[in-house]
Amino acid sequence: MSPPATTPPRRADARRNVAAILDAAQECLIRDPEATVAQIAQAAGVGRVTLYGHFATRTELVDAVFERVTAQADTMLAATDVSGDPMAALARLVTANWQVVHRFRAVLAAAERELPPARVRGHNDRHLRRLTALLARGRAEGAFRTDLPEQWLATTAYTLMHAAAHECAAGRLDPVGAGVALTATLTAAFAPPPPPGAPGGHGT
Amino acid sequence: MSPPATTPPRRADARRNVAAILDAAQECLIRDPEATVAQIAQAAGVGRVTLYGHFATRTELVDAVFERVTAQADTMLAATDVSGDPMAALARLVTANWQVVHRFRAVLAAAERELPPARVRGHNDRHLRRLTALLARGRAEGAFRTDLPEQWLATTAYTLMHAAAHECAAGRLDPVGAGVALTATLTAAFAPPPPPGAPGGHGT
DNA sequence: CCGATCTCAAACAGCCGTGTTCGAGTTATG
DNA sequence: CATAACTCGAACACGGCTGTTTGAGATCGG
Repeated sequence: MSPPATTPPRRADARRNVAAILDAAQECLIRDPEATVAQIAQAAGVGRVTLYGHFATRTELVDAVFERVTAQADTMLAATDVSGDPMAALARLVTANWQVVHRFRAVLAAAERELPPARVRGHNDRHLRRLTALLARGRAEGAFRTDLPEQWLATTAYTLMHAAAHECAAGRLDPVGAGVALTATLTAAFAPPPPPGAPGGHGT
Repeated sequence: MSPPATTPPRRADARRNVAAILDAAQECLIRDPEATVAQIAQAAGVGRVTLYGHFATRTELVDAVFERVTAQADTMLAATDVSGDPMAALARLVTANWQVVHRFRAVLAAAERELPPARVRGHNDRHLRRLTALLARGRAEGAFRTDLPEQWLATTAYTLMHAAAHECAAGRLDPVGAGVALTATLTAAFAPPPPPGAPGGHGT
């Protein structure tokens, strides 16, 4: 039989190595979703064979990292309060969610690339649902616009989070400014459009 | 020596094949940015060797397709009128630009993946500049918000165009609805935020 | 301190993609 | 129609990645 991949290793150093591998894999996949098993092993300070001793397959490793990351993400999001004024709740949720995207974007990209779609959906939908729930409530209360599909609003939010993360990674935006820009943009984009007879300049 | 890759082929059928290859490559790369040379050759109804006779390298082929696509994109965008009321001009530019993204997103992804970054920047910046120019003018005229970096507004616009294209490709949005949603969202997101003492319900 | 557990380098097999060579066959074109 | 231009399938070399085997050695843990 192969060494225990599902059963936790018996010896302390083995368990330590598994942890090191997961750490290294997460870090490597964040830098490059196509990172090689060899690269990950080296980053973990471990032989390639040892890695295969703990994770039979590259896919299995990615899956483990994905599991780990979603757990961390859940922790970061669980604390967010989505009650009260929808617009304020949106700002809170977006701020928290953006941090998650900022950190784990690349890992999710790797997961989406080589894990069965259903696997990713399951974990992802949970986060999405928190947003759509807030969206639905806010629309019912008249705090958010209802002239566009809910689906599109959710897409807008997530897309802009990814964009902010990307800009941040490229050094064109600092994390603080990104948070500000995100909430300002989404607040404006989600507010109900003023009726035709609004005050102010109207053009011709 | 190698067959004429830079010099156009002398014979009619050869020129026809080059065209077929470019067509097939464009189509294949749109479906999958990692499409194989073999797949492209087959789609073009041509032997792999023949393809290599006209394009010494996969990179060279991608470059040619990229060249072609940017030319088409330029044509589609050149006609857009960006004068007049900034908000209306934005709507026009976004609608036109979105069509481009909708069609060629995947090819650009392929190009970004395996062409020297400078190559892509050059052609891309031209389109970007049209938007930023409009942005600058609109901000100066008070039609667009100035409380966020211009860079961020541009990113927002392009990101949402890509998102709309993606939603469209996934069948969750029809092209018409996408255009509407895009302009509605960007119009709201780019408008100057109302000063603190605005009318309407304010909560608590 | 001894044995079970774990590590590891080297080397191998298999797959897949790129790019090249060869030799024979086809087709345009003057 | 004859020749230069072009096409094509098969086969090869090359490199990279995955996953496996082997056998010797290090290390934990009772």
